[in-house]
Amino acid sequence: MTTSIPISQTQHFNWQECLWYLNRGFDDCIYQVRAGSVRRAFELEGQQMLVDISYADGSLKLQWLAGLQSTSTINHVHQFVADWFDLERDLTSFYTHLQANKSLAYMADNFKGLRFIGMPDLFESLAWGIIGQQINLSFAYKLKRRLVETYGTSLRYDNEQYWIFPSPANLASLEPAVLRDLQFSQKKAEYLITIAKLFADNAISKPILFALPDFLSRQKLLTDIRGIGVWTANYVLMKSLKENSSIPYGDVGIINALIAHSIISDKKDVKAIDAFYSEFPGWESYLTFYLWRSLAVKPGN
DNA sequence: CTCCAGGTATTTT
DNA sequence: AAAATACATGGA
Repeated sequence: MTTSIPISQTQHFNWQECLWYLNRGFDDCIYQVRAGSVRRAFELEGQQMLVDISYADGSLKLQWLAGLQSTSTINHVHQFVADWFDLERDLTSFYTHLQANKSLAYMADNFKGLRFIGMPDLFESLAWGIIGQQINLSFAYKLKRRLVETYGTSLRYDNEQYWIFPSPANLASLEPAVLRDLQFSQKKAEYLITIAKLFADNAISKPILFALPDFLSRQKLLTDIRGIGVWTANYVLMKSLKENSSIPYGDVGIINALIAHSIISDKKDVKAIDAFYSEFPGWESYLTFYLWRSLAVKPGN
């Protein structure tokens, strides 16, 4: 079976750019990029399913390779994919802002049509934020894969294995020692298990965060949790809750990108960073994402 | 061997 | 309030 998700503003949508970002040189175990499509497994209503996502004629095409579909699971996956690839956005204003900055104008051409790649699953997003703190990304992706392949579930299709991120309940009962064995630091092991318990107890969820009145109250709920500082909170708010103006302060990738573009010269110059971001009101998250994109080297770029 | 990684909590000035 | 330090370990 195939279902279809129409894309608004197709003049600012480039599927190959999105796929390239997904496959930019890191090994994310939670999806599989192929020629022209990406495959991802889901577990919904106790049922595993596998979906192949490709692009044609102004729409994303979802081919349901495994698992029975119901109206509710189709709706859930459609919403997930729309969030994942930020399909509702109109980027016209963002590109106008980029073009106004001499150092960044090239991005409006080179990265044209690249949508903000989100992380719709809040638990996965928080776990990934914790894992990624203060270690290089290659190692972070290895830790994620070990976690997923040890405590997640998977399905097999066409001789390939597709992994599903472990549920909070599966991690909530763990002892830190077993994550230490996967080479998590003691602190990260404790943070992750604590957060899994919060999810399992429904003390945190997307609806709970969305019910709060503003960005700062959502940020505070997150940073009150041990192991979540401003960087992780803002990262999650932009990757999972689609906050438009969230800046992961302290992010070494942002700092390196700004230095590489000669926008700042001192990594501690927070004022210069804020002044720079103030040129992009409402687009701070997108700008951050494009700065990260600029750090990845594309052959021929 | 040294320094740095998509930081955070804790301790010390 | 601001600055220094421990945490942990792979990669360059």
